[in-house]
This record gives sequence, C-alpha cells and structure tokens, in this order.
Amino acid sequence: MATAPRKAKLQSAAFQRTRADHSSELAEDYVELIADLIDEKGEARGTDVAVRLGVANATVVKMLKKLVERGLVTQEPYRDIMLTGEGWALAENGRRRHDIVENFLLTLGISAETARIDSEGIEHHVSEETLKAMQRYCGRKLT
Amino acid sequence: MATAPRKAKLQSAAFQRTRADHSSELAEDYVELIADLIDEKGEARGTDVAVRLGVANATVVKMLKKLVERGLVTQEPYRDIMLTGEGWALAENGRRRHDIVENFLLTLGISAETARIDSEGIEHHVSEETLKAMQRYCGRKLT
DNA sequence: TGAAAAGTTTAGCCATTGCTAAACTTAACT
DNA sequence: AGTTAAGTTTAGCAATGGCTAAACTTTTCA
Repeated sequence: MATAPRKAKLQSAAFQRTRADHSSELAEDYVELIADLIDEKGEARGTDVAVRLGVANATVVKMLKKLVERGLVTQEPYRDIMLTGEGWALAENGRRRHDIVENFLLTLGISAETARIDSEGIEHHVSEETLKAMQRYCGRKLT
Repeated sequence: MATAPRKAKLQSAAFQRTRADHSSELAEDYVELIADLIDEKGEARGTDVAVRLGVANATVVKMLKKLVERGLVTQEPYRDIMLTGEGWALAENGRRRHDIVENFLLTLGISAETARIDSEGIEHHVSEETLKAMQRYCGRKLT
C-alpha cells in the first residue's frame, strides 16, 4: 500500500516555521481586513471585523490589543480602528501576495471560487522566490 | 499609497476554513511523519517524532493521545507507534498532495530547497481542483 | 544480575485564540 | 433631555499545543 520507502520530508525547521507562521498569519488577516474596511467604508469598526471574520466581538477586542502591542494598529476606547504605518505596510504586502497567488491560480485555469479560497489559505506560505515565479508565469507584474 | 478601493476579499467562510484547517494540518503532519519513520526504520518511536518535529517529548505524547482518539494511531504504553488503516490513508493522501505540490513548484523553476519548504506550508491548503491543475501542468500523473 | 542509560509518561504550568454574559459608552430618536 | 438601540469592553471560561521537571519502564552492558 505504501509507496516505496522514502526519506522523511519533514524536517524540524520546516515544521517550526509553519507553526510560527500561524500567529503572524492571523495578524495579517486582521490587518488586511481592517485596511479593506477603511478603503471601502472610510473606517473600520470592531463589529464589522467580527462579522467579516465570523468571530465574536470580544475576540476582536482581544486580538486588537495584541495588534496594538505589535505596533500594527492604534485605537482609543470606543473609537474606530486605525493602522500604523507598519500596519499599512503589512496589509499592502498581504494584498500583494494574495493578488499574485489568486491571479496565478486563475491563470492556471482554476475556477474563481476555488482560486479565492485556495489563495486565502496559500498566501501566507509562499516565499518570495515562488511569488516571483508565479508572476513570471502570469506574464505580468502585478505590483 | 493604498491601491484602488477594493472589496474585502476575506469572507467569514474562508477565514474559518483556514482556522479549522490548522488542527487537521497538525494531525496530518504527525501521521505523515510516523508513516515515513515506519517506512524508513521499520518503527516509529516517540523520541524520533519529537526530534524530527523539533518538539518536546511530552508534547508528542499528548498529541498521540489526540490522534488515538481520532482513530488515526494505536499505541500501547512504552511501545512504538502504529497507524490504523485510517491513519495510513491520511498519510498517503498527505504524501500525495505534498508530492504533487513539490513537483509542481520544481517544474515552475523553484529551487529544491524552497520547493521543499513552500510545499510543506502549502500542501494543506490546496483543493483537489488545484491539485488536478498542478498535475496537468506537470504533464504527468503522480498517483 | 543489577546499575546506568535511554526512552516514555505524568503532572502542572503557560500562551493563544476562541466563546458567552454582563457592564459600560456612544449614537439615535422621539 | 431622556430612553433606547447599537456598539464596545471586561470578566471569566474552554480547548489547543507548547514547555519543564520528575517519575516510571525498558534496554543495555559490565
């Protein structure tokens, strides 16, 4: 049943990188969404974030505190959410990666819906080298 | 600085799927590694798993309990780790996905090292549709 | 065989990311 | 202005996946 014996592909470094990524992934998802809300509506409010993420209000509040600590977000009590310069930079970078991956999948012939979903999962795990190759494949620079 | 206003790409369903994936990802990484160890050395022992994953022994023990509960692994105290049929199936499927993704990246022209790392991060987030497209692109069936 | 080494398990701790329910602020509407 | 509705925050709980240290088995080898 098993294929021919193979070397274990998983090495501690790769595994740990993947684990560590998860926390920054989350931060990036929040920050990107906040950026989108600001661009869309002119402001980002806790409730909107909660609804878009499918998460409770209280969870957003807690997460925002972490993001403030990390210097990505600023906020005064009961006021709307703002991004720091660093926050914007992170959001822009996330959008860039996302767009490259999604476009690449579409170019590969993936359906729009699947491309959207897969790129969401994938965008945080692609190296710059791979992003470059994807852009090359699409035959255009997206950024 | 921001690109033109855009619709928020992130929808609650996609976000939640990504979150939910993380727990099965972990399970799959453990199970795949156990399968590799069995194929390589004829048996899988806790310490090897811990070393390969860069994680403490106790963490492996705890995780194995979860995997037993999920019906992927069987184990008697102080004995080595075995996979159930379901465990093997999961491992095989993980290997399949991994191989497709890694091969695809190599075909794209990515360096071996980067392909290995990126495919590790990506493999859990690609739909069957995308896997099929990747296989098509490589011009061969890998499984 | 019996002591030391190697490996495994248990116990108890911590951080993260969720949740609900209750308290508090701000905004909105008579 | 005062009441209600909407939005935000706090408090306290739960599950996950880590950790160390100490206890316990098994294996190895003098």
